[in-house]
Amino acid sequence: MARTSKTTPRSGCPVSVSLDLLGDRWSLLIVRDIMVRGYRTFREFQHSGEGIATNILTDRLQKLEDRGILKREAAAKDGRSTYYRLSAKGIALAPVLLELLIWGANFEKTDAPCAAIEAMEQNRAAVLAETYRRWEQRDPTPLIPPFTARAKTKTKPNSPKGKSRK
Amino acid sequence: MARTSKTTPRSGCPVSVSLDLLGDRWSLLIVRDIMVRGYRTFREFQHSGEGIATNILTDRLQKLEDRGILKREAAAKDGRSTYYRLSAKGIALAPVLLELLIWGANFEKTDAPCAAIEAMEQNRAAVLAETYRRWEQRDPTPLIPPFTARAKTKTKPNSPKGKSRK
DNA sequence: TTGTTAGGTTGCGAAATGCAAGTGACCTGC
DNA sequence: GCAGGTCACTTGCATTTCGCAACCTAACAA
Repeated sequence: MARTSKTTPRSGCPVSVSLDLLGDRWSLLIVRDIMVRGYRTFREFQHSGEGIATNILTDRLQKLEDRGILKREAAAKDGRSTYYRLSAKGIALAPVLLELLIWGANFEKTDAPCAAIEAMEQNRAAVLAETYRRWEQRDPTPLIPPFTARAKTKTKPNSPKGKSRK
Repeated sequence: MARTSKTTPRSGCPVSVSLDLLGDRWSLLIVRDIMVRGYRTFREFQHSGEGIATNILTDRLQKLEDRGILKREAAAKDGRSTYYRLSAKGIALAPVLLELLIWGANFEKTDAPCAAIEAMEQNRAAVLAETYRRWEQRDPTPLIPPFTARAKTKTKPNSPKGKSRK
């Protein structure tokens, strides 16, 4: 249903076009899960802590694939599993997500440790560089642990390696 | 209706929190209209070219105000008019909108002239500085003319003044 | 006074969403 | 080789939201 997106043309403004693709409460969260947390499977998205319904998840994964933001590939080991991976177009959303994260952390109550946010804000280029590196090398270790699990792995939440090539 | 937002708590991730506030197809477009085009009134948003319905527009303006992203002030001259203005929290969305604009222009077909986008991409800090200046000084001249009106004012769409204070 | 403009409300059908339950292909243990 | 679990969906259904048009009221304008 609604698989072939409505493609409401609206205007040709790039912001408007971007919001046609990503303007809902779930799409960018899925991109975040892949990009930042290293999630790859349906199950991981489903249990990522936000409580997305499975039919919505199916729909969003399909739409994101249709729009060229992510690709699916068969898992090597388990015939049931599908791995979702960002395309170049998908990883290019990293700056958008980073700014959204910084804004949310600065103006709303979140579980993000202030120090980590400030480190990111001071070092945007390094965070992005590390994100791209992880994507290129298919490094699945989480860039940032889920903020909800604040009791654990709080020792060293982030602090980008200072290889700033701004 | 639904004025007091549902406040689905979901997770404490800043991205998730941001999307709870802005994750729909209209909210950020209104912010864009104010920030970039210098729109201030209900009527201007209504006719901004995207075709938002008046009930949705009313709802989004109310929610954006409730969430502290914009403020309303009475127009001096016309007792009927209300001016909507961004708060500090609202203008802080400038980097998010800029990245969204750049992403959309790079990966989707839009009406944005490539040269202007490239200029912005090369000069993010200057674009943001100019945006903040306009906000502080209540300068209502459009930063960028609407991309739909490409036939007109195409002479000098942008090109940020090079006062880059990166 | 009559008409017009600005900023909304209201009603209603269509679409999207949330939730629970079910399905079938695939793996694992015995 | 079969019971049972896992994975990625599908389906049904109630609720919510959206889109569209019409209507409304206060503030101007003549």
